[in-house]
Amino acid sequence: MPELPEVESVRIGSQDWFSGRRIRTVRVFNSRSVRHHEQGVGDFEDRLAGVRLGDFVRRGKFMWVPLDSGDLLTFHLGMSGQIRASGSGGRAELEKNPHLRVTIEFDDQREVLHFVDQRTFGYLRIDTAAVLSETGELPIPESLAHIAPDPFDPDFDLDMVVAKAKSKRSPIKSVLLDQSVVSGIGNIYADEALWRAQIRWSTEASRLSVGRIRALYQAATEVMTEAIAVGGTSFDALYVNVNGESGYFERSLHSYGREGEPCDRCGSLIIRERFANRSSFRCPDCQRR
DNA sequence: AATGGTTCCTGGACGC
DNA sequence: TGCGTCCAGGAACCAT
Repeated sequence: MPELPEVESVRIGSQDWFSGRRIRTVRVFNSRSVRHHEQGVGDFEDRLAGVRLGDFVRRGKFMWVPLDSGDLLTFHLGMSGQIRASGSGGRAELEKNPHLRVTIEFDDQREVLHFVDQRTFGYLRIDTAAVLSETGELPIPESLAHIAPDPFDPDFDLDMVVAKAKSKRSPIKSVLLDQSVVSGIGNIYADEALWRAQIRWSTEASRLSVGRIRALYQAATEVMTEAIAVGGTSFDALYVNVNGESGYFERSLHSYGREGEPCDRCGSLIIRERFANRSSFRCPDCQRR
C-alpha cells in the first residue's frame, strides 16, 4: 500500500535508473492503466516515443517526470503499483508477470521500466502543462492542482494546514487522509500518527485544540520521516522498490495491523474498528476521546 | 460548499 | 478439495 514513504523510495530508484534517458518504445498491455489519457492507448504510446526524461519529482503519493517535449509523465501507484527496472536478466521473468501493465524501453537498450500493478488502481497519465497549485510555488502537473503540498515540500505551511483542519467537521482521520489538506498520508500512517498523538480517529476535527492538531501533523511527519529512512512499509510482495526489495518499517508500527496485541505505551490490547469501509486500529485506553 | 457513500480491481484468507 | 464470500484500500466520482 504505497503511501508517501514508499513512493519516495520509488522516486529515488526511478531517478537513479531512468532520469536523462530517451524513450524508444512504450507498450501498454492494459488500457485501464492509462485510463485518464482520453486520446487512447495508441496516442499514449506515440506521444512518449522519442522524448527524454528529466528529474523525477514527488508530491504526496504522486510522482511525475518532465519530458523534453514539454509534457509531463505522471504516475500514481494506487494500491499495488510497482515500478521496476530490469536488464536482460530479470526481464524475462518480469515479462511473464501477468500483472505487467506498461513497459517503457529506452534508446540505449539498457534497463527497461516495467509498470506492474495487480489491482490496477494505479495509472500513468500525460499532462500537457504544469501549473502553480493553490498553495504551492513549485509547478506541478495540471491534473494535480488540487493536491496539497506534503510535509516535505518547501511550500508546506503547518500553520495553514492546522487552520484548515480546525475548520473541518469531519472525523480527524478523514482530514488526515484528505489529500487537499496535506498529501501523502494513507491509512497506515494516519493510524500511526493518531497513536503517537494519542487521539481517537473519530474525534471531530474542530473539537481538537490547535495545539493537538499541530502535534498530530508533526507526528505524521515524524513517522513518515522514519519510514523513509528504512525504505517504507511492506506487508507482502505488493510493495517493493524499483529493485524489487521490501522496506523495513513494518516492524516499527505501533497500531496499524496490530489488533489484539498489547499497546507499546500502556499494554492495553489494540482494537480494530470499521471506518469508511476500511479498518482503523487504536489503543482503547490511550486514544480515547 | 462540504461531506459521506460508492466504485473500480485482484488474489489471498477463511468458512463450510 | 472446492466453492463462495469477505477483505485490503486511493481517490475519482456521485449523491445529499
